Amino acid sequence: MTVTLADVAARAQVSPATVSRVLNGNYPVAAATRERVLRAVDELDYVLNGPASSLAAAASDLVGILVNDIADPFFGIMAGAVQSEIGGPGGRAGGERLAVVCNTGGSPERELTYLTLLQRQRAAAVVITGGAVEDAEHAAALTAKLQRLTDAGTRVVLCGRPPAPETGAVALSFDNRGGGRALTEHLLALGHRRIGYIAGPEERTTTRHRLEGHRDALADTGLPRGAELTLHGPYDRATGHAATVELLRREPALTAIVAANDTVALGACAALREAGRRIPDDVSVAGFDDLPFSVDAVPALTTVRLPLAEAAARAGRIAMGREQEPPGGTATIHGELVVRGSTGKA
Amino acid sequence: MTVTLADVAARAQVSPATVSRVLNGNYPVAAATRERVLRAVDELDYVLNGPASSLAAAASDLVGILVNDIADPFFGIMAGAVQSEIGGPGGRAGGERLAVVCNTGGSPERELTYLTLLQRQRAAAVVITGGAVEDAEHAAALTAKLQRLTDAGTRVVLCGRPPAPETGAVALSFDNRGGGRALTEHLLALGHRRIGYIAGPEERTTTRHRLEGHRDALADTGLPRGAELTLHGPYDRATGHAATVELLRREPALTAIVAANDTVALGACAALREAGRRIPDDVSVAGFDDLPFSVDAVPALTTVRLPLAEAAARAGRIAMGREQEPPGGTATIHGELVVRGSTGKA
DNA sequence: CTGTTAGCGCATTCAC
DNA sequence: GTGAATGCGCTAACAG
Repeated sequence: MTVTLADVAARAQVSPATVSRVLNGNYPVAAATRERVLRAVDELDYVLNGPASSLAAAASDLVGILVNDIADPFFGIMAGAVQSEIGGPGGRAGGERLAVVCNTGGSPERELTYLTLLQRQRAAAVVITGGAVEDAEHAAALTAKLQRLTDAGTRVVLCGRPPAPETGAVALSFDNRGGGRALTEHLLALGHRRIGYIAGPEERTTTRHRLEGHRDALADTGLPRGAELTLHGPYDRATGHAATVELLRREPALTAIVAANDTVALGACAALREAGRRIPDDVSVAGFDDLPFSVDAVPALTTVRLPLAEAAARAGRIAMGREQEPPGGTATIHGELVVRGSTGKA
Repeated sequence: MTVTLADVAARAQVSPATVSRVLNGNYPVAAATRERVLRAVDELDYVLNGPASSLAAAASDLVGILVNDIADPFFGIMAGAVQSEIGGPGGRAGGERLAVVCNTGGSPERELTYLTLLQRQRAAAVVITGGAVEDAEHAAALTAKLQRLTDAGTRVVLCGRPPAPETGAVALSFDNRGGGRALTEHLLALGHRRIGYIAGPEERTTTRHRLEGHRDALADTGLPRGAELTLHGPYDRATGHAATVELLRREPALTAIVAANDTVALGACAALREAGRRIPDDVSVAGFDDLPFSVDAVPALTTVRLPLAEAAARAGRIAMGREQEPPGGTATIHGELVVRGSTGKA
């Protein structure tokens, strides 16, 4: 029914092995022979059977990219950057790798499921983006899974999450703590003393680190840590909106709000406008990540720029073995405070 | 080295065939035996070999999702929705399918490459999102490729692009033309007569249809089609910004701008503000898609809401065979005009 | 540089 | 309900 490598071999009057060698290009073949084979491939419209190839070679060209939420530009940008480094030539068969993005939805279970699926496919590499869930049980399961993946020869790179010691996984982590600190220091320097904080979902590394940076800055100034002015929620505008309403209720004299990320900050801005508060005259707002739309917000958002695309591209290159791992298998990537119109004097 | 099905069989004291049957669940097995096998799987930490399984079964659990730009929320939302319908149980082995998102970057070549890669993997289904490039040569190649995929038993669903006749692919297309028309009619009704149009990239179905809708509306009113007030560019804010500057140069008396999508509209708004034009008092602005951030723009964007998530979810279900195909294999999905603060009287 | 041989790990006939 | 045998399509040693 379907055309196989043997059919191509017959048509080109060579052995199957030769066809395989031509296709994989990892072996010397006479130019004339190669020509003949390629012509036969073309004429028969032959497409290599991936599963068979992977089975025989005990390796595949699949590269997995795990993201928490594919609809969030934060992850979209990283996924695109990783993929652009991977899609090119360099694979075993035909010089093409299949870079696949898997959407975990932030669920630890789905994260593990996808890793199993990738393990099952004998993926060449896996890049895991975004923060991790801080649950002891899940952490243990994840560690074990990563261990097994690296043992099986799959290269694992974490991008935007803390290192996973003892697993053989490379980690490029963001300095969320430093960024959070810089943001709050900026607000403190502007004279703000009553600062609301809208944190990300609980039990996640990213959330915790950004929040810790915020509290570190407050502590340095001798201010109370302001736990009562901290709310948690998903990284979406609805969270920013609802949390802002609640913060204003708890502390009407609020002069600044720091949001978990830019999307949340946008929701906060909307709620403030609805409440009749001017930004930044009445209340300053700051985000995190510097997503593309942030510069177009009105007023433009003060935020911490994370080099998402650059970091992800690097993760992709490391996953492909085209760039050396950082010393110790770990590197920290720093953000940059970007001051715009949404923050002003208290 | 790695644990195989035979190892599991030995440990459970059954034949490899029985283990296979337990794992695939497509065959009656005594409860006690199943228990024993599952325990052995657990104890040995066995993971099915995907390539071997796919080779033997001549089918795989891979489902591909093609997107033009994964960093664009338009595609992120659709990809997430498709994936949520696919990730669940229902696959052959272990009840899990691997839904993979492939980023074509809008390049026809990469689109074909990814399709070949998925064909090579014997993908169970493929969902292609977003508009198509309107190039005769590419169209022919694509048609042939889709034909071959469907012939090989891969279900192909197009979501957000026109039908591909004779290929066996199901199409859920957006009524971009109707949406574009509604938007411009809205502006005309507000009294606007000098309307700039910032279109998407040239040679794409989505771009053309939205633009045609715009021109249809103009023609109905007896206005010139305003080709000289139409500019093209990628779906990003930079395009919106640059095009607006140029439009204002060509026609300072402009009172409205229609953008290819919301992201472009945001860039247009930024340029207008920089030029000292108030929105909508001096110039009205409209977008397309109703992406999540559009409601938070200042002023909030008038746009055409496309039910991206719903449509993509439906495409996913059809790809999985969990929902019947629309009659004739084709359905048109209509957008909805959403009037907000960014448009007003001329 | 090319052909021959022997599996890769599993699903699926058939028997029992 | 279960076991034994066969082959999926390809790659990777070996020879030559």
